Amino acid sequence: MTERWALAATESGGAHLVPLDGAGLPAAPAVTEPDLAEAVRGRPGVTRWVWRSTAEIYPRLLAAGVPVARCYDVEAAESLLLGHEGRLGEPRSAAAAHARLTRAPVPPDPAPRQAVPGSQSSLFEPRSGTELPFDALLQVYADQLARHDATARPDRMRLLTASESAGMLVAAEMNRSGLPWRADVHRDVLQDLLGERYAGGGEPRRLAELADEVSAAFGHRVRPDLPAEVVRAFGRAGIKVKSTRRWELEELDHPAVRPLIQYKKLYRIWTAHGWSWLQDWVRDGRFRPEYQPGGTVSGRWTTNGGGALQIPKVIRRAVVADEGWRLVVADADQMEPRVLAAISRDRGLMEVAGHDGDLYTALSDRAFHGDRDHAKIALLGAVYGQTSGDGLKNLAALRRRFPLAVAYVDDAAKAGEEGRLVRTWLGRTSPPAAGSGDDGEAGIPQEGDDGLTGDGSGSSADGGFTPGYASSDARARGRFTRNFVVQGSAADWALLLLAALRHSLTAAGLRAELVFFQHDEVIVHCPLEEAETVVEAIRAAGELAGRTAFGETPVRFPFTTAVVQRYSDAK
DNA sequence: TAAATTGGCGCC
DNA sequence: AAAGGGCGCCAATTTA
Repeated sequence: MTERWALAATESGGAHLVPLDGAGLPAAPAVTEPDLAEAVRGRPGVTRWVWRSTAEIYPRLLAAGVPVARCYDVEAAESLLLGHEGRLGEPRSAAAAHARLTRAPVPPDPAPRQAVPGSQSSLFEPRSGTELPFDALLQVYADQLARHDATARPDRMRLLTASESAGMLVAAEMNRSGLPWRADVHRDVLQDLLGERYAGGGEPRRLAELADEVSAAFGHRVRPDLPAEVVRAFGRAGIKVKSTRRWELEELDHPAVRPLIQYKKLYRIWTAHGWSWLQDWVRDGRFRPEYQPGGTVSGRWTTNGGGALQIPKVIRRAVVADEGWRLVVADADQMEPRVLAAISRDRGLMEVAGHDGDLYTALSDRAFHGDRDHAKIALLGAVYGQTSGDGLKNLAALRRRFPLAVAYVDDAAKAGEEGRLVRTWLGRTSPPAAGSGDDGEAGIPQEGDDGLTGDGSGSSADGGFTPGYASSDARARGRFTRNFVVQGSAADWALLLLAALRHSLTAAGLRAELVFFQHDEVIVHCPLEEAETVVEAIRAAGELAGRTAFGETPVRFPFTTAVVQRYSDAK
């Protein structure tokens, strides 16, 4: 028994509400009540709240202590549906959707709000130009249900929207809880790595010393953070370098190389996660990044400010559980090859991914004479579209043993080169190629296993699609779509994982909180005595996510899990 | 002068 | 072993 209600905030802090029937139409007259949070609190029987934007309404409910179990985020749905329809460039606000529905002029999306370091207040203020009347929201919702039905895989598309909406709830809750962060430990790490800060600002001591070492090695003043200057300096020393990327510098035999590389490493820490970052982003023992589910086209999350998804390993020492609490750090093992096995239904790869043990070892036992490194390089090369090197050499072996898996990504690459769209398993769709103003019907991609495995022994199983015809842009696009179907389907799975984990933590009545999510990794902050329960909940959520996303599959989705006081102790 | 791009590197 | 995919962030440089 599901009970679905639509909800919108009024300008005065109240709520418009209405129950909805199976077709998404009002099942009773709408009502207006004076207090948003009380309106929700007073209706515990509602199983899914339909609203315009989780990011704008849910923080207010959380602040009032009223979490909800499920929602339907109309603007998230609009974005996914537009993508599926090959219209990703069009405005995706609910107001724009309503304008399209009523053939009114379509308003452009408001500019994305800049992150405001340390400020939560911005989360409570609706952006101007995004409001729309309650009845307009209801029309958009009913239309969206019909558009889900019109997709090639309505069941998957509905699941995608539901899980994206769940991700929005998780993001709002994590924005609120924050990641436990010890500023004093962070400062100690910075002091150890970078030395003292000088009073007048500028580089800390260790960076200044390294810059001097670099200059001494060249025999004249060289600023290590200016690539052009470094390239010139090597030129004067008789060494030609095309760039100052680390892997290129490491090949060189010159006394400046060691301090240069060290400088770059520390400079990065200083500018991206140094004292000013700490000042901006850590308050009251918590780091509060602003997560943006679906921030990338493939469905991976991004954060708006704070660089939460790029916390350098050395800085993770500052992530420390509260007294008497622990961090449960869980990392999905070899997620992308497992996902490729599940979506391609390649028998050999499913067999390899059907165990909890190291996948690359199993892969190498089967096809690479026990050479794990070669097996890993070959597989990642296939997923990323490697164009040269050992990965390419070993691709032939991979293709022989796992033809459907390689055909799956090859077909996706071919689609991209030809300017067609591709979709993840649940239906998130790649953006149209730049400059292809009108994709029309030609842009409709292959669908799921029907299209991909059905002709898997065709164009691509004989060694790949025809190179030489595709421009370099087209090839780049092929690499993108090749990776998109795997990375994006992995993101599909990760969303379902989050949703399942969130529900089980709530259902078990734990004090545990999800506090971090990074593509294939979650951190749960919980009282010590809940840790083992949480570990099991994560394991179960991973398996449930696999079955929910991909149906019955032999593929397993195990985690490496650690119960630690500090994040840095997890690996 | 501000916005956009580039180079580099952190994470996955 | 080679330099493939996705991001965000910073500073410098180029463009409008």
